[in-house]
Amino acid sequence: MAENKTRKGEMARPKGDASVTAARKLQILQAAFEVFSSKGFRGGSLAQVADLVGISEAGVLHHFKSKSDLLIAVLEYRDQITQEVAHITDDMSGIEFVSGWFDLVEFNVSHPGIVELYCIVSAEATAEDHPAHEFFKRRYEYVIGISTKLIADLAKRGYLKNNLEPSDVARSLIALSDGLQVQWLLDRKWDMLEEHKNFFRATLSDTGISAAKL
Amino acid sequence: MAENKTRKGEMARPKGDASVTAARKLQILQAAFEVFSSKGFRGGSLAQVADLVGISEAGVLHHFKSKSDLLIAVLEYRDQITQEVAHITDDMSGIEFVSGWFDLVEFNVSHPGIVELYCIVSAEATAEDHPAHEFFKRRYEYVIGISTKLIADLAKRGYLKNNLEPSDVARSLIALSDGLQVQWLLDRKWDMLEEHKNFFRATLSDTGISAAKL
DNA sequence: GTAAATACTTAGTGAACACTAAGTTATTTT
DNA sequence: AAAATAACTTAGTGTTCACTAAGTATTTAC
Repeated sequence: MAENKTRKGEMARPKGDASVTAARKLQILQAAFEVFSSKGFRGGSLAQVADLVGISEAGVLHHFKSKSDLLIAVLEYRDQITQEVAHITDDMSGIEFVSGWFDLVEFNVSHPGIVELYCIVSAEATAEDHPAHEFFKRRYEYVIGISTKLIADLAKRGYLKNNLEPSDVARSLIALSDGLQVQWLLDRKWDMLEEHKNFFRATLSDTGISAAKL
Repeated sequence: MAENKTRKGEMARPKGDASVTAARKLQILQAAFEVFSSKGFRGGSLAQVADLVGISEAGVLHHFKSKSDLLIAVLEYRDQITQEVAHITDDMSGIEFVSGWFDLVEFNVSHPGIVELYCIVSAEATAEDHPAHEFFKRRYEYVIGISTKLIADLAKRGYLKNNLEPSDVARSLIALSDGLQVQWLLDRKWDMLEEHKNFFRATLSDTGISAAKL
């Protein structure tokens, strides 16, 4: 299988050729993404990852020193992709946040792997001894924090309906989004974006809705 | 198979009787509940279940013929418990549904294992080759169906805000509930019941809210 | 009393698992 | 040219896994 590669100078790599190393690491990251998103961390194996890349298990472990390390790297890689799609930052406006959120939902609908990874691993990670437990605790804290801030901006402009608490709205938005994703993975014959829009229609005042072109 | 043994009141029995068998099966079910709710199906093992019961692995397999069978039995057992707490049926009123939902949330808050099991296993089961995949597809279909019907009853009485579609409200309610549970498993220092009430406050008209004593 | 059944047990099987040790090859650094 | 190093490899470790086969003790049906 890997015979032809060992013959000629494809296999061993120069010391310090960072770009080649980075490319291989990316390959492994993408393979691990596929494995963990369909089987979860506990259900996926290094052998499956290695097979997808076309190298040995030990080859994978040369680049990531344990399965747990690989998981964390995959999660960070996923966050990086998401950040590039909906570049949500705490200095944007509430209205920009809403439209960024819609961009994210649309991206997710066309990239189910992104949804699967998060869905499966975040659920596994509710167990305290899971290697991604702390990652997800921090992540939820961060996401709720930034969302609260941006929803508070909507409130300040009078766009929030009847004195809703921004932190409650943030928590609900994230919960709704996560929950819709599980349902969508089991049955994709409905419009996830529309359901998200309904949330904002129920939450934003008329002026807020027109500002968000909802 | 059961042709000539269904004779009269009793057939051949072990030491003890039918109630002893049922009790042991229940013991196994409860042990499996603990294991699967903390580790998931893929992460949990029959050895862990057997240890909790205090018998051998083969002893467990005498009562449930495979690990997958045991999982399904545990999920059905969980549903049975839930059904006893919030006896939601399709002939109750929309208002009774709302209060039944709150009962369920309160029960869940005091029984985290119930929440964990669903949270972990439903996420795993989004994979098509998971033994509970069909179980959860059917389950979501059923739950959305019955919720839609009861929310339609609220709509008929004029309790739903601005022409919201009952099926959308049902889907959102279930998604919100599932998503809040994940967050709650990672951080339990906030009021899950209150967040659910906020949902109905945003969804029901004033008359609906007063009818539901919200 | 005997046959049948239950409720287990011990002892395995083969596969998969994460991870390690040691070696090979190609390249870069000095 | 030598040493160091990157990027792998094969081979193996000890463990755990779901599940099976065969046996034992006990109870009930007849």
